[in-house]
Amino acid sequence: MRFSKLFIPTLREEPADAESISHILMLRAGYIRQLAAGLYIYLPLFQKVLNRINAVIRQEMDAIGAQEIVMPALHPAEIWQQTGRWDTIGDEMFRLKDRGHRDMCLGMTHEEIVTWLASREIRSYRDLPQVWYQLQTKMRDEARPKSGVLRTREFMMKDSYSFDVSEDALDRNYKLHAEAYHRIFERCGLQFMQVESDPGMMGGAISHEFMAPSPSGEDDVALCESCGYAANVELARSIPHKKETKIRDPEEVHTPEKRTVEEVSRFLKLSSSDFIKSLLMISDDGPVLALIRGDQALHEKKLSKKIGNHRPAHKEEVKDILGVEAGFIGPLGQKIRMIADECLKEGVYVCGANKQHYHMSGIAAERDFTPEWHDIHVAQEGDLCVNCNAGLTVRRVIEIGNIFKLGTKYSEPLKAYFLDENGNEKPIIMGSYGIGPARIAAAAIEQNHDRDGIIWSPDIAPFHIEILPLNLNDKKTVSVAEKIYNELSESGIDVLIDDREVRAGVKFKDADLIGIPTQVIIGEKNLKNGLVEVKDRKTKTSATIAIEEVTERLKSG
RNA sequence: CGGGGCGUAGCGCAGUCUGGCUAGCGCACCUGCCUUGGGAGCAGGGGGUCGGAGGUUCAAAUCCUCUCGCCCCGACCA
Repeated sequence: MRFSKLFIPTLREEPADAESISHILMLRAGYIRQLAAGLYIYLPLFQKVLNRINAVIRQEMDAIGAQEIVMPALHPAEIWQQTGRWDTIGDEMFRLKDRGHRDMCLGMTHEEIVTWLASREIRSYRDLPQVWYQLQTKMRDEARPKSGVLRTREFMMKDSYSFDVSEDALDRNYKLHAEAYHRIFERCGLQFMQVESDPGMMGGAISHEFMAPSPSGEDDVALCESCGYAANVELARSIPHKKETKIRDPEEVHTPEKRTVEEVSRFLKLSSSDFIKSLLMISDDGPVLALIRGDQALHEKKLSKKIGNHRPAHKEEVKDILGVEAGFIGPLGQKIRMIADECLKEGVYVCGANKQHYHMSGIAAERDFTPEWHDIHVAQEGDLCVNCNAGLTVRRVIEIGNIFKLGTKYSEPLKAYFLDENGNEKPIIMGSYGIGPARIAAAAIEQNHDRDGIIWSPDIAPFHIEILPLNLNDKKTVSVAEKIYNELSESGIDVLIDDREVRAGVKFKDADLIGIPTQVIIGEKNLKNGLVEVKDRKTKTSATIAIEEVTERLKSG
C-alpha cells in the first residue's frame, strides 16, 4: 500500500496522557487514538496488526477442532439472573433497559449465553464434545482503565468454550487449548509463561493464565527456576526464608510510642523478620486475629478462603475488642479466633504485649499461644519454593490469556444436560478459554521496541516490508522503487511504500517508529552503483544488494 | 471509591501564585521559493467559547463556588 493513501498520523512529540511504552508508541506511531477513558479507536495500522493476530488465533483454534460462532454483545438479564451473576457482579457490568423496560446488559463474557445455547441444542452424549469460539467485543465498566490498550472498557476477546461428557474429556480439551495457546503466543513472537491462577469469579477448580513479562503489567507471578513452579501471587504458595534470631526467653520490653513493626524493630535493633505482625480483622463471624511475620504481607485472598468476607478493624474496634491500642496488640492470652501464617511455627519472636507501650520478646508459637495454621502471606522474591526449596523470583507480567475448568458451574443452573449411554441425565462438563488480541499486540510492543519506536515480529507486523524512495524528484529512484514494490506485491508480500513528498529524514523516523521489520532504502548514491539498501529494523544492520536481486532475496526471507 | 496531578490552537507547553493593554512560544497546517540519506531553510498566512456553569470585580486564563473530563498511585478486576 501507499503511505500517501494510508491514514498514519504519526506524532513527533510524546503524548502527555500516556505513560506505558506500548501506549506512547501506539499513539505516536499512529496506531490508535483515544475516544474516552478506556475507549480507543483502532486506526488502519493497528487494525492490520489485529487482523494478523486474529488470523493466527483462528488457525490454531480451528486446528484443535474449535468452531467459530458469533454471539450477541447485548444480553437479556434473565440468563445472567439464572446463574446468579446478575447480582454478584457489581458496577463492572454495563446495564441498560430496552424500550420495553426489560433489563439488559452488555456482555463482559459469554459463559451464560453459550451455555444457554448448549442447553437448547445438546441432548445426547453423541452430540459431545463441542468446542465453540468467537472473536467478540466485551464490555466491562472497569474501575480504572489504564495503560492504553492494556486495560480498556471495550475490547475484543477470543473466547472459547468446551462441552464434554466427563472430567477426563474436559482435561483433554483443556490440554488442547493450553497447547494451542502456546503455539499462538510463540507465533506472535511473545516471551510468555503459563502459570497457575485463581479462578476468581469464574468459579471452577483449576485455571491457568498466560503471562507476558513486562514492567507495564498488572499482575505478579512467582517462579521457581529449578522445578518450574509458576503461579500468580494471588495464590502462589511459598516458604519465607528462615532467619536465625538472637532472642531467647520471654521478656516484657518497654517500647514507648513504638507501634509499627518498622518503629519497634529499629528501636530494638532487630530485623523485621523477628516480629509477629498482629492484624485484627472483622469477619462475618466476628473478630479474627491474623498473625504474619513482620517482613511479610498479609494475603487477603488466602485469608478469605479461611474466614470468608472480612475487613480490617477500625482503630476504635481494636480498643473495644482487645482492650489496647492497635500498635501493641499480640496473640498472647487472646480468646478470639487466631490464624497464623505457617512460617511462624518455628522461631522466637517479638510481638505486642497487649499493654500500652510494651512488646513481648522471646515468644514461640504453640508454647506461648495456639493459633490455627494456614499459608496467609503473599509470596515474595527470595521466598523458597514449596516443592523443591529453591529460591523464588517474582516477575511483573501482562495477562494475555487464560484457561478455566468450569465443571458444571454454568451447566447446572442453566440446565444444560445430556443423556449418557445409560440414559442418565447429566450436566455438561465445561471449560472456558480467553485470549486478548489487543493485549498480545501491546505486550509485543512492550517486549520489542527501542528508542526509535516499535519493532514488530514479522508474523504480526502490519506490513512485511517498507520501501523508502528517498528522493521522489529523482526518476530513477521512483522507477526502481515502483518496480520492487510491484514485484513484491505480486508475490503476495504485504509491502508499504513511502511515496510521500517529504524529506528523507522524515521517512526514516516514521519507518523506525511504526516498526515494519524490513526497510528497503532507495537512494541516489547507491542507485548509481546499481544497488539498494536492505535494513533490518531490529538490528539496524543493513546490506546493499544489486537491484535485480532484491526481490528474490526478500521473497526468500 | 480513596489519594495525587492536569485541562490554554491538531500536538507539546508558557502565562495562573501577585487580576489589567491585541493570550504567547515550538512543532504541525496553508501559499511561494529553495532543498532531498536521519523529523531542513527563508518569506508570508490561517487557526483560541483559556474544559463548562455561576459568582466577585471597573476589569478574570488568572480569585471564589459548583461541575465535567483525562492521567497516575491504591482499592477493585470474567
